[in-house]
Amino acid sequence: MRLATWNVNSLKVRLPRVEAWLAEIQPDILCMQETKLSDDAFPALTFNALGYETAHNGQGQWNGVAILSKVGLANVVTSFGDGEEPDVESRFIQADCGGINISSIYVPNGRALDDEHYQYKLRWLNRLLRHLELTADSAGNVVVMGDFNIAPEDRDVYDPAKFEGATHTSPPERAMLAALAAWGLEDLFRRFHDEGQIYSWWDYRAGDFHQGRGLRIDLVMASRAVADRAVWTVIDRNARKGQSPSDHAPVIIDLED
DNA sequence: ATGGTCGTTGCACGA
Repeated sequence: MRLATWNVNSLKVRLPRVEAWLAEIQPDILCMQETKLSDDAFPALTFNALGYETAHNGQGQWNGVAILSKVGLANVVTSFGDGEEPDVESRFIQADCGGINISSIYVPNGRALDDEHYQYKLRWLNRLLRHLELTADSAGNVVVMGDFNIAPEDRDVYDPAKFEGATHTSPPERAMLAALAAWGLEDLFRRFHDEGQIYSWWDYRAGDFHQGRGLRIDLVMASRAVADRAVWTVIDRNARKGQSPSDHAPVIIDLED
């Protein structure tokens, strides 16, 4: 089974590239982030024609997350099960696909450490963890994948000094990743790659992609039962090249059946 | 050393 996650940065603009990529890579499950579409505008029929069932949580203009699946899609959840007020932004969708509890997430950016949005980011991550504690079984098949907007370690950052005092690398954010790991989720990329300077996002500006200035912030976090089935992973940086790319590259994981 | 680009929308802001 092939799983993938991709922050497409506007599915309206990116749909031709997403279609071509699906035809080439043939994932069984694709999680997307930043569709920037309302649910009405989500091109479900296009994906149905390619053999995918779909679920989308969108608000239009900003955010928006989706799951495509060729291996079944049931029990869709779009809000945290903590009994609190629903998130006002569309950043979370979860469904059961092919025997795996799949979540597609778009973690708030945070903007700056002294910005209110950074507190929202930390609260959001706490709510995600609480949701998993309340509704999922870490001994079962669980995958949380998407744009975490956190680089797990300094080797995931092109210039760690540049990010001192900034978001994406701060200790409280990394502590939330550690808390997710303590619950039972593993950063699957690191099971296969020890090297640094492998990134999943590059700023559009200043030729950052071609200069190798990026961050690894798109993660596939998997429970042990899923992780032990993983046989291969790659960040598909080819998808960041060429005409009208997203600023993120997809992450692909292959599981043995 | 600095700033640089996209996508939304509407003449600014988020990433």
